Amino acid sequence: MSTRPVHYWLMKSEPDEAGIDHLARDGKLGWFGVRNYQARNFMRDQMQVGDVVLFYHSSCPEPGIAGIAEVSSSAYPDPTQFESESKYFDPKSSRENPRWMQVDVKFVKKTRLMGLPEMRAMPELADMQVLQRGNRLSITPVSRAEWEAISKKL
DNA sequence: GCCAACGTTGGC
DNA sequence: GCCAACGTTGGC
Repeated sequence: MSTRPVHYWLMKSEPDEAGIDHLARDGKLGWFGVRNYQARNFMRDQMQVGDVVLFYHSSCPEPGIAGIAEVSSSAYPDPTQFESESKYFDPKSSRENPRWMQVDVKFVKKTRLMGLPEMRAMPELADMQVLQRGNRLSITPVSRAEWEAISKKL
């Protein structure tokens, strides 16, 4: 039995950019492009290798949970912040003092799509952060109870 | 395409 | 440090 605490996360990705099928094909994905301090801090300060990730499709016809992934690296500087031709370029960041971090995530499995309306209808998820009004964070913590309620139905 | 909600920026 | 203006997210 592991003594390492495992955290659960929900991470949003646009399926046009990187959906669960991309991850299934490649096995692994660098989670670059996060440009929000709260989301960065979650990756930098709280994520650990082995943490469980609910892979969520956003900005698409059917938003919802589409699969499971696992954190496979600790946080390291996101290289796209230094690439002047990248849309994620940040002129205020430097290699000496990088502003943005990423983690790597590996494929665990594809699930049926648990859509947003279904999630909203589950009483166990009433307090889930991603479902709160006005939420825009691309990375949010998921409680163990929320994880259990969701995984039971996937 | 609309728009609510939120984060960031920059003038003062 | 305040806050208006602006940009972005993301569901619909």
